[in-house]
Amino acid sequence: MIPGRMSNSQTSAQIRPVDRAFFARDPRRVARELLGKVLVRREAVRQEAVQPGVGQIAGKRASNRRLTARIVEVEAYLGQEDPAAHAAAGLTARNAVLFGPPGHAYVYFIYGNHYCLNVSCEPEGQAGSVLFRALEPLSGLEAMAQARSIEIHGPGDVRKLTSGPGRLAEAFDITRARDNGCDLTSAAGALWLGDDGYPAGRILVTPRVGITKAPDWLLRFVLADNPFVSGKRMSRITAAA
DNA sequence: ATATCGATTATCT
DNA sequence: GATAATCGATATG
Repeated sequence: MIPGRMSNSQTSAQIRPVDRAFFARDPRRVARELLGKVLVRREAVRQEAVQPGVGQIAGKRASNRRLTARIVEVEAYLGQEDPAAHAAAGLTARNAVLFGPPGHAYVYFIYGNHYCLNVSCEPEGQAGSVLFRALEPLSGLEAMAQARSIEIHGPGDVRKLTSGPGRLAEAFDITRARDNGCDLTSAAGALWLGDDGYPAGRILVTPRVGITKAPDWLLRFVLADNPFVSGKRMSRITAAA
């Protein structure tokens, strides 16, 4: 069971894929305009093994197969002229997707523990990208919780699903083997980016998180006042008694 | 409430 | 051999 969450987003019925031209631009522009858009996992990979007790009805494993979440925090990486970018040293086997056509998933593994998701930007040959740092879950929260191996006991716990680049990748079952190089502009794909008409509202710009090179460049973009932005919260969400 | 630290591996020097 | 676009657990005020 997942209790009601503090949300300022509505789930719209219609989500249309973002087209490739959107990504064929400067990553700073793409990052800004991706705020408020939606990340979609077409079908949750894991399936609930519901074992109903005697006389009980099987659980709701068939519903909520599609995962959706609103993009609330991103960072821009500028390609070879950005010391903090994976593309800084040029083309390698690991970062090849960054140099390919725009709108494709670049997934990398970090700290021996976590995957992180980017989308390639700029025309082919230029290696700009946008890193996804936090999402606001909209649908499929049960499957996300299962993928994250956590239980949701209150609104504050919902934040732990997708608030952070490693967390959101785990919630969406994103791995390098499965998703690196995938086209994110097609709703027929396993993972894609969509627009449901949500107005982004006020945007804050800050330095990027967790890097040692070019630490003061202002390339992190967040939705102001959105509780799902990563990092520590000054005031906790007051759960209803 | 903030601070520190260990986990664990692909990638690069 | 060192480091990394992180997270969660533990310790402490």
